[in-house]
Amino acid sequence: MTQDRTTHAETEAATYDVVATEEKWQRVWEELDPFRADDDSPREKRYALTMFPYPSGDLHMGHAEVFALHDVIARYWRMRGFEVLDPMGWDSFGLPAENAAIRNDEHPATYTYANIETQAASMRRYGLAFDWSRRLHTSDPEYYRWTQWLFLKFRERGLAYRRKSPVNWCPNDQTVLANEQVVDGACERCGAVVTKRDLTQWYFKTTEYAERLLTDLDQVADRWPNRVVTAQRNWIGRSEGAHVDFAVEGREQPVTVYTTRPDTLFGATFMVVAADADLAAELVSDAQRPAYEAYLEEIRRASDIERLATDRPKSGVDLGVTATNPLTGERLPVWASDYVLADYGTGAIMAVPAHDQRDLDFARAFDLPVRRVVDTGEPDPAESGVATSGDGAYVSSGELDGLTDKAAGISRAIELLEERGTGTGTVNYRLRDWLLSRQRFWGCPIPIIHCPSCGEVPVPEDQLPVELPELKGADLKPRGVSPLAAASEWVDVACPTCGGAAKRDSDTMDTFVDSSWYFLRFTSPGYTEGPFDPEKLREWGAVDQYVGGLEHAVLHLLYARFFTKVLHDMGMLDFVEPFEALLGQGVVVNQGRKMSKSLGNGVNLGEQLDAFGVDAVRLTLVFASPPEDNIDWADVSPSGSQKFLQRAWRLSGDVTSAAGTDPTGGDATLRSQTHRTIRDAAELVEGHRFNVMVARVMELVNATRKAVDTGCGPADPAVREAVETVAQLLSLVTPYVAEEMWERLGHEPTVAQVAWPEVDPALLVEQSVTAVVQVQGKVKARLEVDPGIDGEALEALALADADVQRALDGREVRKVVVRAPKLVNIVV
RNA sequence: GCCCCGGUAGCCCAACGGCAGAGGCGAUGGUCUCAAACACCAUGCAGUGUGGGUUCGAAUCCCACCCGGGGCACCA
Repeated sequence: MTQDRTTHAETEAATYDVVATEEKWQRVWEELDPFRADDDSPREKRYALTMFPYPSGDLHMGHAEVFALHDVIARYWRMRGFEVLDPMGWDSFGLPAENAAIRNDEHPATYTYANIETQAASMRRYGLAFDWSRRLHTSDPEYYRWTQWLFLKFRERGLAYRRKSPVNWCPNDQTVLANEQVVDGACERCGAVVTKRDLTQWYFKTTEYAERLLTDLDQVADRWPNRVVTAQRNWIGRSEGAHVDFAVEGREQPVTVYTTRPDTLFGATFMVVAADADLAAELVSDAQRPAYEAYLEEIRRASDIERLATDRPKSGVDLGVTATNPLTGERLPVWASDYVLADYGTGAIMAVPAHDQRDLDFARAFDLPVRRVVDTGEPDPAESGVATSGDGAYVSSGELDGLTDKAAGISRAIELLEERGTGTGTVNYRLRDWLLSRQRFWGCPIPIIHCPSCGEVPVPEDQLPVELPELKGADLKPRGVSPLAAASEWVDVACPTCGGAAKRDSDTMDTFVDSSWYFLRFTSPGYTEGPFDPEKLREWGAVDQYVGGLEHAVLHLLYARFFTKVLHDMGMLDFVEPFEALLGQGVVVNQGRKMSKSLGNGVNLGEQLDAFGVDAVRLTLVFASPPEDNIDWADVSPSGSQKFLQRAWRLSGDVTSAAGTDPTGGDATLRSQTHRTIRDAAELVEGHRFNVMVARVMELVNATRKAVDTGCGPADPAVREAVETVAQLLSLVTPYVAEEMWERLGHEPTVAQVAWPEVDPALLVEQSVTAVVQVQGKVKARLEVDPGIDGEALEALALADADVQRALDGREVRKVVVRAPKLVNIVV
């Protein structure tokens, strides 16, 4: 493939040397540095950002796609006259580097920074218009110093705290995981089955922002992919309901349950407490304690995966105590079961088997009563085994009787509870606090010192950053506690408060903390007075366009939104949503399946670039499909892209008019198409319909080829105008060939800095249009008419047409629909 | 089970409620060639997943279903 473009030169049509062109323009761009963002520019500012990569090896096809798409937008904005901030960096803390370090007996930084250099070189080759002066790495002490600073600020505000609770534990990576990192009961990263451990860990109080994380989504919802918005809403999981207090014998405090159906309180026939909650252990009667403990043992052995199987039969144990229904005074048995979750709501529920399927399944398993209190017209759940959850008439429900509407029933029930002081309307969220501690080495150290007499002491700001020690190789082997705990020279310190012997917190932060604020730092990467310069951030504002993979639909995007809101509340920035618009690109697959080593279907980016050139690969990725769709590499044709680019390039050599020739008076048809293409391309880029934009450029190339060969000829100024337009439009996608064409057309570099071509509205007006005449909705004739024709004239023309008359065949015309100048429909 | 998104030609994909086809891949034929590759030219009978409905007119809007992808899921 590679040699095709250099051999047989005499017999081949003219082609350009892809490799030489790439080398040439890399040097020119290096020298001219056309993409540096000027903080002080008077131009309107735009911030374009693509998710920064983790440096594992070289770039792959997925990176190639996201960068190509992102670059189209950033380059387009630049041509439209905006001052564009378009930075790049690395999310460079993380486990792969640590595992490599153990394997190779080295420091994780070695692997990390070597890969960063590899990726940086690939990005340069890939022709991306980044402002390299703003490059950052989250593993640099200058960066993580501010991660630590933010942690301490969050802690001051009560938003970072430590508590002991059962946490997700990955036995393979030997670290805890956030809820978001557990997928179907397995570690999101390595796939190992996650177990539970009771550990004291650091959390960010994301729950305090649950409501705003939900409602602020509305601000960006129409510029974010639907599925991301939905995924975040699902994840936050807001529900409205009530807390209801049940007095329990032998306990001073009532037990509070959370329910979304307080209106069914009269149908409650038992209560269920999460078996693994402290409450269950506390409530259980002496007589039932052995049975309870046996049950607890049984469910602890079950993995999350088993627990998650929703079709599993219900299990549980009677705790041997009773609770009192606050509205009826009825005594209800209290059970413990694993179908009630300890960490959702209050960890206890009132069971209304008639109107909740899970409760009904449980009631049937243990022969507990089922009492219908809402008559929906469906069969009685006690008989059918199917709980009814819809609207209906309330029965046996005291003051609710007579109501027929669920919403009314719920609000009345809450009134009753509130009047009696035994319950209150409330809102509940599925979202949990963000567990941020990790028992690994290659991450940002938590800047806390544990002192036996002073407790948790923050590291004083002037001692930040708390830098990682020089551990390597076997020192980093996972052993269930952070490798830092064993580094005694590092961990043993004097307490900053009392000066006594103390220990550093030896955990590191989840790497998602690092990436929750990097986009803010890019506005002032060298700033030393804080994580970012608030003035610069005010200048640039929130990210106008974020581009990235949707595997982060919940994780990174939710965390970054949380950080932004907290910083807003701290008065450090003036927006509440970090990413105004989000473009989520699909995945590059091969032969219908995800690329993987085991399937042997991987496509190596470097090899593709060697074979077809950067431009052809970029064009292929942009043209393949709408950006959100997956691309199957087996369905696309980089060689086809390469052919097209050669065709486009060849045009630039055909132009014989001089640079600067006035196109006025050039071939009207070609000029019209050129200007329509410019207009459409702008609209298509703004709508992120890059594949269609490329198709339009292809059309223009085809039309220009025709004009040169069999039309107005190469000397016509319209040809120059068309070819210059092709170069400018292509510069968004294929910068190398665009520069080469631009230069060949007699212009100075770089085409990337040329303003977007002006559209002449006069050229958009068509000389004539084809009007379609339908009879009964079927096309019977076409008329060439003036675009300004009025309805009556068009109707008359249509009815006079011989083909139309033939189609009408003398039938009576009942109605004529006219949409001048394009359509007439005659109804008979 | 609930919630999103999508089904158009062999394939990837276009089409303000108005001619089903813009672009590409592949295929086929031709020009060039001793032959081939390259290049160039030409060739599109799918009626838009299925069934209803609204409309003068539906790929497009509405309803139901089927298929594919994604999210949530014992969350009370």
